[in-house]
Amino acid sequence: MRIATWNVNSIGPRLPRVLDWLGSAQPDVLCLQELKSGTDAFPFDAVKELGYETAAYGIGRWNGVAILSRVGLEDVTRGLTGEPTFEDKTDARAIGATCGGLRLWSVYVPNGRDLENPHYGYKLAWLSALEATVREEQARGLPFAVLGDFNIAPTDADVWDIGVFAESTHVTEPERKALAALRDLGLSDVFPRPLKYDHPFTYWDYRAGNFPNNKGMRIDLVYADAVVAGAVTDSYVDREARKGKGPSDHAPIVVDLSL
DNA sequence: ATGACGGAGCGTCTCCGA
Repeated sequence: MRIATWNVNSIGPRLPRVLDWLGSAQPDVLCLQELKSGTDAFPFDAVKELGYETAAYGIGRWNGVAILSRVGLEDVTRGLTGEPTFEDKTDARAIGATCGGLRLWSVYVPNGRDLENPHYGYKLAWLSALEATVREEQARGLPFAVLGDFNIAPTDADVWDIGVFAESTHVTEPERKALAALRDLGLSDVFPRPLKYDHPFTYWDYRAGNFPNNKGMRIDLVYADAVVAGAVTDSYVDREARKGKGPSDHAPIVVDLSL
């Protein structure tokens, strides 16, 4: 079984690439983030032609998540338990479903913007709700994993130059402690292979030639329980999908499982 | 070439992303 996650930075302009990638990578399940579309605007028919059912959750211009599956898609849950709002609005940042006997979540953790911004507090509150949701979800007794854009670099090695990130979000102790809380629940970080260079970055800013210069970050993560993590036969960041004209600024992560 | 921001929306600019 092959599962994958990809922040596509808007499903509209990225649809041709997503369809091509589904055809070449052949994932059984693909978790998407940053749809930037409403639920109803998701291109359900186009992916169905490739054999995928879709559970989408979008509110329009910002955020939005989905799960595509060709191995079944049941018991869909939208949003977290006790999910906080930002400026009294609920974002579409988390969706869970049962696919091929696995309980999988696609998440898009809030950015945080900067340390003085209310969005940073929202990010930490959102991560607490994620922890509570994981705790509840584990009671289902199914093999479990959370995949997505966590907007956190777990270690200093997960950014190209930690000196650039002084006083920045994504690398702070409270954010990293939120990841540690997930590990305390029995989840582990499925560390992917890079296809080039020595570190598996998953995001490179569009600006300043960051991708060709490999100034990247590892902020897209797969957090899996012991059953799923123990079944991993391979995992890699598909940086080929970051190349060329009109890419997302994130690359997909592929995880192969022998369950 | 991997190649030097891009997406969305009441929109020729601003917000957002990380």
